[in-house]
Amino acid sequence: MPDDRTTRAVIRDEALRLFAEHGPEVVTIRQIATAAGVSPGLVVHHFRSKDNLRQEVDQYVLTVFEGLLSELTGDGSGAFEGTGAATATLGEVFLRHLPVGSPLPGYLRRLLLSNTDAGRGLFRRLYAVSRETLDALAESGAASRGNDPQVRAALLLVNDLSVFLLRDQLTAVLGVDPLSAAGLARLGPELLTIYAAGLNADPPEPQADADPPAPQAEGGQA
Amino acid sequence: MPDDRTTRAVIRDEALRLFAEHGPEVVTIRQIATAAGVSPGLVVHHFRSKDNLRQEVDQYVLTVFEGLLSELTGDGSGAFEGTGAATATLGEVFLRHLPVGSPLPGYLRRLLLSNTDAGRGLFRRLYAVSRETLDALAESGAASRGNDPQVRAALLLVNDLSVFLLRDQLTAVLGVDPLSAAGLARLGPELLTIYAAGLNADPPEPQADADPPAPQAEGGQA
DNA sequence: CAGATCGCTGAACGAGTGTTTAGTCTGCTG
DNA sequence: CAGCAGACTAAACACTCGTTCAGCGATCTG
Repeated sequence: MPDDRTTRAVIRDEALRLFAEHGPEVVTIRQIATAAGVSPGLVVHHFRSKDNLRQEVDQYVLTVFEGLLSELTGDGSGAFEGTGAATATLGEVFLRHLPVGSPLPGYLRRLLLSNTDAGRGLFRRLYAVSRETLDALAESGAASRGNDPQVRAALLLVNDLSVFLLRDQLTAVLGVDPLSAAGLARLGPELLTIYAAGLNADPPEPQADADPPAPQAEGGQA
Repeated sequence: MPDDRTTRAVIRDEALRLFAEHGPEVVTIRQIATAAGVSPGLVVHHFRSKDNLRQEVDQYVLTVFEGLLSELTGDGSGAFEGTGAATATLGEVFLRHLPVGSPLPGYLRRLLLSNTDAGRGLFRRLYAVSRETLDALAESGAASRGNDPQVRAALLLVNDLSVFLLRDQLTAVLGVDPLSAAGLARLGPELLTIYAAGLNADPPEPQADADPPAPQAEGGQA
């Protein structure tokens, strides 16, 4: 049994993959049909139009992503667990729950940057999560809300998202995918160091230029 | 004197504006021609093809941007001047040297995310600047290189770029354009606070420099 | 078993694409 | 003045796009 998905689901998945990789405007119905091994007419038969297919894939991706997101807000464990703050956690969620070559991060990237209602809604949702997370951190004493909590939450969010928007470029210059296990292991500690004590804190270990060193660094000062 | 640019320059500028706003794949030669007030044939007459026009606009934007960038590396004044670290400075450069509605930030955004050689080259260039800036900060004692200077420079860079990639979304949730004077005045101090002492530092007394923090308000709009 | 339904294909249609071509107008130069 | 080069337009080209449509074959259903 090679594939137990319905043909409709196969088309949806291939559209998702191609949309994530090249952008919905560039991908044609014929490309989707070829990738799914069906005729172009069948794509329109199952989904009424290309635009409707796109909206359906949007909704599907948002539903899946909401499921992943529930882990962030669901469990009562501290948001600082593991490596980073709320920032690194998004990458961790992806790494833990998605297969390695999943097109979902790429699709969410397009969505966030797409100037559509779906993209704006997604960002608002993430911003709300970021604000809640910052509040929780402040409640537990793990972090301060800062002078301008709205701005602080936004900065923490976009810093997290940037790793994810510029994934390919970071992979090129660092030599490691920031959304892989190795990438998170390398980026997480450095980010935690900055969040813990700012840029002025002394590195605990002798500094070498390119090395994946020990995580912990402490020593708060102004 | 209505316009002293050559028709060729007008076409280039309109293409730049439309490419920045909608993306080069979506924009048609006829749209560019209409915006420039000429016939579609003339666009091809001046630039050999649409792809060649796109490359020429790429090159033009990169040249202009390199001019802006030279201010960052050119003057010997501390990179920490004004509000933020190397991160906020990119936004300041845009604000200082570009007219308010300039399409250049939008075009650079597309370029950075475009999966082209030009985009990858641009990111490598910015990464090199970020590394140099971090080195300079470390030399002057204003910041530490951290345990992994490559990663630290990359994180500072992408954090700066994120404000810029997610400009519209941030404007939506914060109610202020982060690349405007008001936006920089609001984001800069918060970012500086984090970079100075991390997330745990107590909020200092209201800044004498930039005025309005928004302490506890919910759902900020203006 | 007749008939309706559904998944599915192949071919076609109209619209829009980038590009080409023929030709007009204007200004410069021998 | 003749002619020529360049800016510029209108029309057409070949092509691809999203979408429509008639029909085929299998699977239910009464």
